[in-house]
Amino acid sequence: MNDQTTGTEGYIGILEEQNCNCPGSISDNFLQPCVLLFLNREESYGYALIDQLKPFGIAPDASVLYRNLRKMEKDGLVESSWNTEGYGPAKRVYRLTPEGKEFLHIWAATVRQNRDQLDQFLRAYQEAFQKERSSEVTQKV
Amino acid sequence: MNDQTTGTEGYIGILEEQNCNCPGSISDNFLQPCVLLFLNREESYGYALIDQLKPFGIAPDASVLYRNLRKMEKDGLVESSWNTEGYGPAKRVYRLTPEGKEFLHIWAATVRQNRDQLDQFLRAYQEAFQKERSSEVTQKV
DNA sequence: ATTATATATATGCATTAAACATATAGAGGT
DNA sequence: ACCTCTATATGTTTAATGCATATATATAAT
Repeated sequence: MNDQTTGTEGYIGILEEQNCNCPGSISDNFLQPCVLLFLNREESYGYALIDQLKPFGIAPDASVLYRNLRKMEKDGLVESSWNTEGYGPAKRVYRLTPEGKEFLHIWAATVRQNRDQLDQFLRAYQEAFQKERSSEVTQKV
Repeated sequence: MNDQTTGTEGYIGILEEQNCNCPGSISDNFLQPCVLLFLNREESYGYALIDQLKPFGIAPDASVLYRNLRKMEKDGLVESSWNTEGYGPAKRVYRLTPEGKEFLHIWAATVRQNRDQLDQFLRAYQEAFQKERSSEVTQKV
């Protein structure tokens, strides 16, 4: 995660732009990786994503999602075009860019770090409070 | 997590104060549960906690930690007193309150939710990118 | 004695993101 | 014509972070 000057230029600029000192911070925006992962599967647009992201366990406020999408486009992670077909007003349809795909892999590594961090906390918590009934212990950490 | 009117009054007020709509948001401050869990083990003070929290995988900025400690005290999760003994200037030593202990349990449930959410993301990510060498798959998800 | 350094807490300030409300507008139904 | 659903966008408030800086004490060094 530290800035290696090994060719991969694009997203490093973004990391610095987000003033990332890369501790794999738990407070990092989880919305972005979810959007990137979904767009990797199929292109979509803001209003639809609000529902489509529910399987990821998040239900972002519309304004938050829209602003994130615009920011990600500004950062080159996604690109958009208008789709006037179909029902209702025009949709700004987003697609993943190659840079966005690369960034998704970086995000995944961060998410994995965060997951490990939470696991570590939960183990310490469990050790501190040994009041669990023996059945629960083995099943659900 | 939904507001059950089942007697437990104290921390519910805090939840509302932190304008918590309880989606188990991933962006929730991870520093607080770590501090609470550590203080459950032994009392400590800000400057020492900076190092003592490292095993939890976090290295908070001093100002952030101090302000969080004061906020948690204002919320009744911890209480403090001055300790003038020992080396250097006086230390504001924090102890966990009964309310803080209750809140730690709530925090743990939220952390568990977040962990599961990240796991869910990682499974979807892994499914999307099946480039893994068979050894890594079974070992580290 | 004076100076420097490590310890310890606290505050000021700029930046950023979230949450909530609100604005705008097209398309289809009544 | 009017309403509703769909769809995007923006304004504003609030809160937290990160960085710099201020302040003060105790010990070590000169």
